[in-house]
Amino acid sequence: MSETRFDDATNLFIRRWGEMGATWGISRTMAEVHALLYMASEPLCTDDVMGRLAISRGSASMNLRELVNWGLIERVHRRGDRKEYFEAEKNVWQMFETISRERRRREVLPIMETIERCLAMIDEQRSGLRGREAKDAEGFRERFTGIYEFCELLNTFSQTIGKAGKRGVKPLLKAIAKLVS
Amino acid sequence: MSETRFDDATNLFIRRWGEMGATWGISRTMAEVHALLYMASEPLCTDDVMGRLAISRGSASMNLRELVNWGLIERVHRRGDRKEYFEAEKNVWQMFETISRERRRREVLPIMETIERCLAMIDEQRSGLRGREAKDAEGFRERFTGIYEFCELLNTFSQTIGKAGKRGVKPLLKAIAKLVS
DNA sequence: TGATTCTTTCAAATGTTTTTGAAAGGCTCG
DNA sequence: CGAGCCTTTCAAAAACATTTGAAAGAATCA
Repeated sequence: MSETRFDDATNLFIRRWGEMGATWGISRTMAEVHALLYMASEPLCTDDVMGRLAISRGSASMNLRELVNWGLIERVHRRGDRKEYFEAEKNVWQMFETISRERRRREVLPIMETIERCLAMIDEQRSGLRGREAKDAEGFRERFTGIYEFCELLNTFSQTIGKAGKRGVKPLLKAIAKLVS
Repeated sequence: MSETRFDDATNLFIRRWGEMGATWGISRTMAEVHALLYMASEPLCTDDVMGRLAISRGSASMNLRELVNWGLIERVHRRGDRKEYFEAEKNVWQMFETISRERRRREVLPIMETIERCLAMIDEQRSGLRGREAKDAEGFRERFTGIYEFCELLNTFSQTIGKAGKRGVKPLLKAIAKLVS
């Protein structure tokens, strides 16, 4: 099956990346397609993907499209060739920026919007309360704002780390270590 | 069904947290149980959870156990009561620390271990190569180490942010902003 | 235009995960 | 110890997600 140690290594990585994807809410196949393209030294076409991962044309097509939607791979056209090829983003920091921007849009912002509504509901009732009930209201507010503030931190992180890139990481780690110590 | 705006808000949040969990590789029900306990102002027993979320005894039991395994909730005993109660960690920063430690152990470390093996495979073959093949080998190394370094960053982050806690967040954000600008 | 090549779609099939509920297993108290 | 209460387990069922492949749809070429 595999001819070189390069292929062995790539296959091993593809399998592991697929398993991980599954625990991160990404289908195993989609993660495998991504790993394959990330490791490929040149763009691959649908048939390459089908052959290498032993999946159907439909599955290859859908997973490739989804990866394009996420912005993790791009379509590439070659002169004198009707086929479409696909190429993965190879810069891990850029990749992280892309993923976290998408997740922010799809997952973090909806949570924040929900919490804003929850806080409004609580405040609606809060003014009339005294004693124990007022205390409860305060507890609710605290727990909601706890999540909210955490979401804000995630936002700031993802916006900045991607931009900082690999160059900025080491000084960043130093800064963090300093704050923690 | 719900009697107060507090309940309305909590239900809204539970639903949303459940949906999010699903996209993060956590079953919707488990995320809902977690949200319920996070918002509850006092520990709840299995029957409370079953009733509030309309799930079976078996499902409640398994999801509660899994949350205990993750370290996100704890068993609580009350004098003069045979029932077991459950209480969620309410400190969001502590929660983050717990989740990221677990995910590091279960997901990041295995990936790093795999990549170490992949790099070893490449090096095994690399010394005998010249020209184009040597260049390819270098490309493989770069792509593997790109992921590896990113994993290292994740490790450092999760280890430190949880410890820094809410107090450390604002200065941390400032430090990041400075590096990026 | 018509033939050819490649891509997308989608309903049915398959595979996977989650839930259920009844039975078995443990504690605790009197 | 035995009865009562509570928790856990697990096989079967249901719900959910993914894959397939054939057919329809585009794009390109001569």
